[in-house]
Amino acid sequence: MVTIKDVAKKAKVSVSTVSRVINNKPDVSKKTRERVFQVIKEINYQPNYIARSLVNGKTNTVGFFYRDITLFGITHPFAIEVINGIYSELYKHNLDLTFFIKDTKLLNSTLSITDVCRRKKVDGAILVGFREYERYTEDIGSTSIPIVLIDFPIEGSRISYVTSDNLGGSIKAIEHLIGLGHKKIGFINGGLWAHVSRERLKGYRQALKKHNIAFEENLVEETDFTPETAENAVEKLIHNNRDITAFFCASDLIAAGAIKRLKEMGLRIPTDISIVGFDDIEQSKSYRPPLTTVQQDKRKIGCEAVKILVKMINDNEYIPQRIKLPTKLVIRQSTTKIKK
Amino acid sequence: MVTIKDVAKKAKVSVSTVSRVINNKPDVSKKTRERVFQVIKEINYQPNYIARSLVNGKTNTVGFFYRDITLFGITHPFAIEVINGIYSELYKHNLDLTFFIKDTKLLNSTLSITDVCRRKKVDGAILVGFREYERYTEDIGSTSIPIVLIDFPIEGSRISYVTSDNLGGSIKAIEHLIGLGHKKIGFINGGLWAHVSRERLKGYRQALKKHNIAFEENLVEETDFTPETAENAVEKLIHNNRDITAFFCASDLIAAGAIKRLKEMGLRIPTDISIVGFDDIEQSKSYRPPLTTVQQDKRKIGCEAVKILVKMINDNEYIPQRIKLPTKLVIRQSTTKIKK
DNA sequence: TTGTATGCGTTATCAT
DNA sequence: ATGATAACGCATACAA
Repeated sequence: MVTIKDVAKKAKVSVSTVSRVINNKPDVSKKTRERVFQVIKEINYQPNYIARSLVNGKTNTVGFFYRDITLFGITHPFAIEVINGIYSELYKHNLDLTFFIKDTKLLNSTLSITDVCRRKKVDGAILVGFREYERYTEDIGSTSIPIVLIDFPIEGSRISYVTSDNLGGSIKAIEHLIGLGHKKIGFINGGLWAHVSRERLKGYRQALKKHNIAFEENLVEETDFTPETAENAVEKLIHNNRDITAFFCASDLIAAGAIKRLKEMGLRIPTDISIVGFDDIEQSKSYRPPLTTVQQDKRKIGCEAVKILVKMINDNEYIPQRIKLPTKLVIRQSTTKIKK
Repeated sequence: MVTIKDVAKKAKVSVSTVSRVINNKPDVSKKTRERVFQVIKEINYQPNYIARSLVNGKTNTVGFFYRDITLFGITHPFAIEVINGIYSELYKHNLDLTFFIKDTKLLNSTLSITDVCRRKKVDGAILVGFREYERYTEDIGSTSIPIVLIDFPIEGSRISYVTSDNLGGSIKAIEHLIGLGHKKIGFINGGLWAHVSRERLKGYRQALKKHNIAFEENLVEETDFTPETAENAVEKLIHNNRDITAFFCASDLIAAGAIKRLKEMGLRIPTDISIVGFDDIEQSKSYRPPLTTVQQDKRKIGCEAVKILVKMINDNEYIPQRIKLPTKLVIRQSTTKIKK
């Protein structure tokens, strides 16, 4: 390995001078600077970032922790978009991204996320897909390494939190449906372990209440966010409530499952049943029919997370943020006025 | 920061003893071992991997380099699947993954990929989306850090190469079409800068030749793999060759663009025009009509890349591999017998 | 402007 | 079985 010593020797200067040159310090004569650069090029020296990190305590690396429920890796369009947002922003700050995927196989690991952060010495971390109460995150509140949580809230002096306005988004969805004359609105939610699910449920209830529609327990089903579980949920809801005219689905993937099963049951969308999704993933445009859905700015979630994280990294006193990004109802063809 | 010294002090042993304990070395008495572990737990010590890496020269990290053409990040389904394959395998070997995305904005950077690898001291690297001849990769042949290339071949004593059998896949696609009676088969290729495109073109030509169909220059168009450019390509081909009855598309995304435009032009698929894609991305099942396509095992590409990389990392003498994974024709509803 | 010396946290070598 | 010490490659405080 070619080190700074080799450069120093060949350029006939001290190691510290070389260090000054590669770090663009001012106090070095033009002549030696050029000579050093010349040697660097000649022997193709590349500074060892590991050694550098050990000295200055920074790795210029951000850890990305993903809670993989599916065991298939990062497949959910939401997560992929968020990651791309994260990356595009990280890029501007010249930070690297290291992936740490936690899944159930790892449950025997005794390491919490903060443990991993401390070991690997990442400058900060972004978490996606975790829950408030689980071993990975149980000690997270006291982290000294800055962390940004996406879509689930934990308090801490070094923890920020970015999410969408899930409550408001749900209200928009339900009011859209109510505006079209729907009163019996089924709700196919994600798992209640997810904070977003609880928020969306809250929105569903609030909207109904505002319009004087009674909340009915048996109009709501939980899923694990996959199309597969959604299929069963929608069938169950239909069976128990023959007069349902619309469904609000807590994600587009859930909507995909619901649509599939409804079609199999001979129901037409939106003629017989209106459907609203959540997320506005790329594919939902191409659903048959194209999906009316609540749009989240997934990329922006990633960008904002990084922006905040960078501020936290650079300023120990930076006050943690709790950010709710606005959502927007995108009306396509899966919803229509109720049949008389 | 709590270091090994703190543990040593509190446990009243030397630093070396602590080191032995945390590395599970045998030569330490059960008693002290337990005492040390006790202290470690008490003060929540986590070993500093950076320091460790500096000593033993290994980071347990693999670099992932992605050539982003779109500037939208990693959005291509092919790449996403490959990454998930990479990850699932890396996981077994307890290696971390660090992302380095190169795009055109970075073209002013003077750093090649091997430079970055040497700086960051990754144990190995996997490259996706690059070309044989560009500055990022121009010095790659002489890398001492093991590298696995996906989908483009460069020789080197520390370079392996994983790809699909693109040539064979194309032949299967074309022969399927020929078997259905098609003779005028348009080919919407990706960019010829990509090795896979050249292979697929080769397959197209070979298959035609084998069946005594003359190759026609103006039946072939290049795209940049996006649906958008594919739309124009397909229109141009149709305009110049009214008698085309089928298209072979070098990717499913290209097929998506082609289908879209053909429909807009009033052509029915497969009644008027048959379409074969390449890749078999998840969505192609849901195309209208579901796409007949050449399936690549994208996840396996990622897995194999890692397996080989790990071997290269652990054995300096390991002979680089050139692997071609088999492809498979998946027949769905976008192809049919030619109209009389 | 340049060089010397020290330390970052760890592992490994050599003693004891 | 345990401890002292050097070394990894670099940045930096201090000296010159």
